[in-house]
Amino acid sequence: MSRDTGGGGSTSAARSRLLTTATRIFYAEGIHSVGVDRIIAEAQVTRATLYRHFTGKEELVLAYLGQADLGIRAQVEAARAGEETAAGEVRAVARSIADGIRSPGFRGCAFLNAVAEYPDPAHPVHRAVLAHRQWFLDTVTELLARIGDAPADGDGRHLVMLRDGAMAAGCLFDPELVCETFLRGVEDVVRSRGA
Amino acid sequence: MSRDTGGGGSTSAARSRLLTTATRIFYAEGIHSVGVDRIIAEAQVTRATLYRHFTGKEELVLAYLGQADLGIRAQVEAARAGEETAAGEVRAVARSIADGIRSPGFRGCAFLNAVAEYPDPAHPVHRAVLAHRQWFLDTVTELLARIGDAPADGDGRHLVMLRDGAMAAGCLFDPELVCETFLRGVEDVVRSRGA
DNA sequence: ACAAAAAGAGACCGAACGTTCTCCCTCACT
DNA sequence: AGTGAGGGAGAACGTTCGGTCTCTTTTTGT
Repeated sequence: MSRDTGGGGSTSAARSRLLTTATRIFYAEGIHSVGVDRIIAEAQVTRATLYRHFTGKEELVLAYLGQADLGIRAQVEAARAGEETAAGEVRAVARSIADGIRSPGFRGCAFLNAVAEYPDPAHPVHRAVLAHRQWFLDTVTELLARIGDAPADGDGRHLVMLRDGAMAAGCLFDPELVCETFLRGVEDVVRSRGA
Repeated sequence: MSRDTGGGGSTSAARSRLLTTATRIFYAEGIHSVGVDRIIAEAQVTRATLYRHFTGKEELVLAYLGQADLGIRAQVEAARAGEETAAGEVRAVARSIADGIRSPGFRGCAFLNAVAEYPDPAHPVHRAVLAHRQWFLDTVTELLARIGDAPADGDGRHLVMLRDGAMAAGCLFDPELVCETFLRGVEDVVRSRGA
């Protein structure tokens, strides 16, 4: 068990525990306010093991965001699967986002939270957030472009803006009301494109 | 100069410098990542002076948010003044928000940024953010209620959601496009109420 | 003029930070 | 059987953190 196939990404029980723990704690409590001691303690790993797999805390943060990125891409893909129309896919993605907001332990968007702690645009963490956001904007814009003939750029930005607002407010207001408002807004956008 | 009138809030040159500096740095760089040393150095104040005016860093953070709250209330009030209709007031507030997003040095919403660093709902900083947001939601909802006869709660939440999304994306995407999308969304809400 | 408050200067504290180090043990593959 | 990487355990590094302290100087109101 826990053998590296020699390919690209390394895998091991300790590294996996480290990443899972870091993901949980960083998402729930923020990044700057938790030290590596907390993470290695809860991951039941020694300090040396951390620095054997990551060059430092920053790389651990980047791995956390990388994992979050993979998770969201999978979530979007899963939501789109099974839908037959582009409008159906957009609605399914929106429902999936709403489900996340309603989930216990929801603490907002991991990327928006992270970028609030890394305002420097040149910082790798900040850039990772921008990259993820660009992917999401492109994805929903392409999806919307398949509904009707109107240019989709504005509607894509509109949808992302609603999502950002919903993710930000989802852990500050009543999640149920936030989801209702969000889904209604998405429906308006989809209908305005003739679906 | 710099004399306390004996009323409620104390005023002094050093305290004012401290608060101005803290506001600037906390907003631009975050809270947990800047130490009191940075603040006292740039405020040209000694350590003892900080702790003479504030019980600790946390109180300084709360004072920072209090100042930001006052600033936004004044901004909203200024935008509303001179408008003759409720719809005009909503549009003016939205334009004022867009102006902020377009301003150089815009780093998003001070409250959303702060709450990302204080996820604990029981923490005073977190609660200060919730209080500010509740005020803003109430304000725009009351304003929207004066346009048309339909219930305004949903539209108020919709408008706040757009604002949150715009503030979050305003320093991550092209501010001009963000403002355009935001103002269009606000216009849709206002028009849907018959204005 | 005088007393009180505010501010400056800087030493100092214990704790936590991220990081590096050595030593030894346990596996898995050759 | 042996070799080398992965991991556990823990000491130690220098730095920074938030916060407290004493002492002196400046300012301010009476």
